[in-house]
Amino acid sequence: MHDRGAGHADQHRRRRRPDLHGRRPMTAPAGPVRTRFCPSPTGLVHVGLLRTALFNWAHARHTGGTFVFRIEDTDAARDSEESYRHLLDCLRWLGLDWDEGPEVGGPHGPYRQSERYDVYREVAAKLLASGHAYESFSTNEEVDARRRAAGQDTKLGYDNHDRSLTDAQKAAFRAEGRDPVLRLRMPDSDLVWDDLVRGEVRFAAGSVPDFVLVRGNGAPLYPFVNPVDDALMGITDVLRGEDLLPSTPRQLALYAALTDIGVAQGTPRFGHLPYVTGEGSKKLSKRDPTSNVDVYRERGFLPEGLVNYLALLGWSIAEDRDVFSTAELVEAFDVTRVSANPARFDVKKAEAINATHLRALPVEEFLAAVTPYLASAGLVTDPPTAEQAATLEAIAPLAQERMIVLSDAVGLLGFLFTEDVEIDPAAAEKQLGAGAGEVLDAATAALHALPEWTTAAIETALKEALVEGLGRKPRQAFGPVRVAVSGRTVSPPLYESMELLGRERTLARLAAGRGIATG
RNA sequence: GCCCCCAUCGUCUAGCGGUCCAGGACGCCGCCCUUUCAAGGCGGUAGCACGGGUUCGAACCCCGUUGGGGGCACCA
Repeated sequence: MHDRGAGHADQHRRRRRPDLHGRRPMTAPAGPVRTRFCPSPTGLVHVGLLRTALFNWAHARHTGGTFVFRIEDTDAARDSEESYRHLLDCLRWLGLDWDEGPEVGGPHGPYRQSERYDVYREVAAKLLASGHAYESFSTNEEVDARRRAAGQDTKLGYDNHDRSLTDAQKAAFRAEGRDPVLRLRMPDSDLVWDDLVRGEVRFAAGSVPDFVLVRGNGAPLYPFVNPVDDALMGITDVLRGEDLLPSTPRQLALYAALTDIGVAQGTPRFGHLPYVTGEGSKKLSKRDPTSNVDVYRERGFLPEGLVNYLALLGWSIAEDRDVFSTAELVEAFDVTRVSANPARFDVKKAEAINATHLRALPVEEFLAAVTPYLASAGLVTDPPTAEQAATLEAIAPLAQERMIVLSDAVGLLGFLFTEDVEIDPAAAEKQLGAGAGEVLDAATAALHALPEWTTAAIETALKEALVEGLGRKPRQAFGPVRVAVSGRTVSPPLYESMELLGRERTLARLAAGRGIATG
């Protein structure tokens, strides 16, 4: 269905610029697209992280490729099993299924880095043996001292001082009890790539020092294990956050070395996705309440609604359209059309998009989705009684178009499932002031002896009594009644609500409202 | 300090040299509909950061400035 093959040639039409000088050291792997999402299981799941997952997933699905999920749990101090579980749960909730990864398996496992140390050790040994990497004994203090002695800023970092140590020098350091780190020898050419979202990016030769692959204690580091795993897992397209852009030249160099020793088949394409920011233009931090996906999930965002909004952060489906299904996203997604500028997460717009999806839901699906919210608020039993189910079924279509998120149902429909409403003070202030008593009295009188308790009969009786009888505008006539009955200024349509509520409870509430009314 | 990225309404974006006195969406405002609110319909508000080039022609290409962001670890 999404049989576009891996046709990237056309995707580059707008980003590729002529590159006459720098040579392009990378050859993208041939064959179908393989993308990956590789978070560390630390702390909460952040909407920006999910946007990255979404784009990788959408790119794989659009091209008929493979989406790999890998867990980067090499930091035992910060990683947690709980966070790991949560990550899987979030992806599943959003419908981002993975073809290879945890709990699914695949030919390139294991998919948790904590289970792959032997692999890294072996690759590191090959890199050392082939001369692409070397042992380095300098301490940070020694590097800084040399920089200062040369009149340079210590921020420049390691100075490639240990590149050609003799065996005797190494032995001497070892004799001092030093454990060497393993560093990659950086090439002396410019490091250039054609970024899928930004076009050509270039780092000048010599601007990136030889970096550490493996610590003195033997622990492999992220800049090493990440490309190694990508290479071993056959990843062709790396879509990741803009924050990783400055580490790309190092990865390019690593890939060249890995390709040379037969570990990699080439260098993947890179696409650096713009930041998702919060208020102001600060980077969305995990502490920012708008960043936590759980908040949206608990409020009752629909997975499709959130996916739709997340996709809008840096991408657009068409000039005059921004509501679409996940299937439509997959059909249309094109990484090279992702915008390079940072996008602010706008809760209001996210809500508007979600509300549109909510309204578009078939009533049965809406009912199924909303019931758990009412149950956990204690308004209905789980499962609902026959009577509750009947009420729900009647009110669902009327409630649906008045809600933004599923949890809105608790406030909107609560009055139907309790004996006494709690009247919202602001609503009382607005509608139960001067003149409300007269309205409530007239409504009570009209409804008290109504022969038939139906929506139509209630409507006729109330209009007669309030609009014609009291000569009030509908606006003034029904406001107090609505607040007395539902407790709020916003509710499902009034007559239907009253019918569902029943005569007894309706009259009781009019009386209670009368007690509060000041005039 | 050095390196890199980014720059269209308040916000997210469309724009790929002429079809743009810049289109859509959210928000906001107004009107209509109406049984309050919402939804829906209609209308309005508001933007190419600045300066130089290139070109017959620039939101779009180039350079610079300014502004914003990020990175410079034996974290990920």
